[in-house]
Amino acid sequence: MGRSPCCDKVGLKKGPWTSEEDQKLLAYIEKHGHGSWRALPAKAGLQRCGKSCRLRWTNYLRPDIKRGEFSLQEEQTIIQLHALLGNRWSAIATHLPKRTDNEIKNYWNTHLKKRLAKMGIDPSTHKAKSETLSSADGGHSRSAANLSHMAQWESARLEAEARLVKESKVRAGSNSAILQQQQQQVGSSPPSSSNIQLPPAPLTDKLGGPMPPASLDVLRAWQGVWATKPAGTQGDMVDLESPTSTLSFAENRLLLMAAGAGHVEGSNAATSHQGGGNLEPEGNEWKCLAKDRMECFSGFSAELFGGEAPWIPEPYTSQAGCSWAQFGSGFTGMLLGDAGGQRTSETGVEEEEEEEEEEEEGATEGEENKNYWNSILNSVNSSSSSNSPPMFYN
DNA sequence: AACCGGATCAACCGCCCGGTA
DNA sequence: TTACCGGGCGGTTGATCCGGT
Repeated sequence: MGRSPCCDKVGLKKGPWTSEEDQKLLAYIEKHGHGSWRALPAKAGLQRCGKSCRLRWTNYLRPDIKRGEFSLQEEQTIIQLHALLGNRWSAIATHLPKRTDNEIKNYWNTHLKKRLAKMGIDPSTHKAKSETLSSADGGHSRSAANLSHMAQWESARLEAEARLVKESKVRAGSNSAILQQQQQQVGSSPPSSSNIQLPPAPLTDKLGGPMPPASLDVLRAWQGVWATKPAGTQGDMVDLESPTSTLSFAENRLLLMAAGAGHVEGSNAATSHQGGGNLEPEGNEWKCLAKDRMECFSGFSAELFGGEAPWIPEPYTSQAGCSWAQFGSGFTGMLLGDAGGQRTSETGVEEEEEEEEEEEEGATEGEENKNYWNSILNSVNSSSSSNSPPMFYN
């Protein structure tokens, strides 16, 4: 039977939008909301396909769009989420407020992908390229596998952290009456005072606080995988050498953390939105998380590029207290480290030698990368130690 | 100044999915 | 249950920009 085209293409304009068209579209949506995109062009007096109008609105005209340079935190977030989610740009975009999936996709393809490739990381798998080239190389492939695994673990950890921030902010803003109003607005029609139908799941609410992403709950999905699948049948993510117990630790940690603060009702800390009463000031969870993280993080940056490999996962399940934080921080450094940081060896000596060789070959590029990624680490460092969330929000 | 090639990004295309009659 | 519709998503294209020669 086939699909009918979304609109009659004959006589419709294509290509770049003119400012006049933009104004028409804006004026119409401000006055009437977009309603049916298919019907919109005729009503708005545009010789455009409805789909084209929707894209123009969501990617360019929408008022809650931030344009311009991506911050370091945004870059880091994209890389880490991509490690977990792959090319699910819309899902990634839900964690980068005011950025569109299209913009993130473009930025990945034009900047980050190349940068990772340059660093010796396969951008699609987030594995070191050496593993792809020679899987028989025991040490390297093992380390590359660790990289991949840690990418996933780190991403999951970040998801949990992000959820906590959102929880914290929502609770801080609740003032139950406002919250109630807010909750009523979510999932229902826009307020009558405005006819504008905003696109689904904008990440900021009327209070300016982050809203839970509507289209993705990675943590829940992540936990669901673990909850529903028996051990040993969970595919790649589970077939890990190390962190099976780390997840439990992380989960328990989050739950305990939130429960200890009296914040969580039920078993899923990440999805509890209803707790109203005894609310701590925003960001206390972050102090808790960041504290441990920072304790383990201190001195890490110095080691990161110095040939030590604090991210080797072996001790994570055995070290008490800060193992998860160290694991996460270590991976962050590894993932964001330069090509030299990516190279792995059992001894570390070999790595130093290789590093010296590289210094002879092209030290400047390596130094630039080190500086660049060090700055990222520093920004993570500083943001983690403050009340503000360590990433995702600017 | 002209040309060229790479980089960038807005926009398009086709597929997929959820809702609904 | 099924066919259709509307909208969303990810991949790709092509126009434009920009730096190098």
